[in-house]
Amino acid sequence: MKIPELQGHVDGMLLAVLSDGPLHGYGMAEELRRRSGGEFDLAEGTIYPALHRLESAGLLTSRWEVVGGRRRRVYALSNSGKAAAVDRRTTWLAFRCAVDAVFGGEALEAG
Amino acid sequence: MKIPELQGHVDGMLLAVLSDGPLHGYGMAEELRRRSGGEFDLAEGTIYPALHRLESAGLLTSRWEVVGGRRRRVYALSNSGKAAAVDRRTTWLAFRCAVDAVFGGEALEAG
DNA sequence: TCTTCATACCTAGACAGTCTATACATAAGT
DNA sequence: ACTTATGTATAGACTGTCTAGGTATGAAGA
Repeated sequence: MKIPELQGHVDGMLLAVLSDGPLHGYGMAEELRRRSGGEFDLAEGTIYPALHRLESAGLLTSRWEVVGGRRRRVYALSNSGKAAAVDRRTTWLAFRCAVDAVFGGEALEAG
Repeated sequence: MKIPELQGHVDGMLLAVLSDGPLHGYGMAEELRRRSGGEFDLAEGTIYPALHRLESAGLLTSRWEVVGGRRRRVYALSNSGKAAAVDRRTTWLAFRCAVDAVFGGEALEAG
């Protein structure tokens, strides 16, 4: 999939991944790739700025970790991040519903 | 709904609307608003450039029409536009499926 | 008559977020 | 030594939506 249509959905998906527990950026990229069946293979230039944005917005907190001699920045949801994660899922559902309605009814169960 | 997440989906939705027959830009905006239950209220600065893009790409053809003293530009799908409309729907389905998978399984039937 | 609203199109520039390309660094395998 | 995988980061390009402004007609109401 070519990915400009990701616009506006990346943040929500990152929050969704972090809802299952703290993780570092590289790990989130892997998890996104895994969950989406390879569909979403985020560029580094996408994921790191997104995480910084989210942290600036107070939705994430981070701490440095060293594992096997390599350092990682591990992110976790703040309280407002948890709320945002729920909110983003709701937004996605509404968006999905609206787009489905535009594309028309019948053939959509095939998704 | 705030609409940056529309990015990349507008073209497909316009093609979807035109799959039901020729229509002019203003009418498409109305139809999009109607089908989406008011969710998608496209700015004119969004819809007209999008239509021009689509026509430049050879997916649409247009002709001027005068109705009640007002002129309209009526768009219709070209042959490649029809193919693109099908393709875009398929792309949307794949995208939807992938995002759903990222957001996690259970609660998604609620959409 | 004048104003306002709905219809109808258009565009320049702002803006936001993704992508490309590059850089740095460690560990493990060949 | 070299490559691959892990891991983070940023500048600048790019794309597409949004803001805000413009043009124009017709109908309704003050």
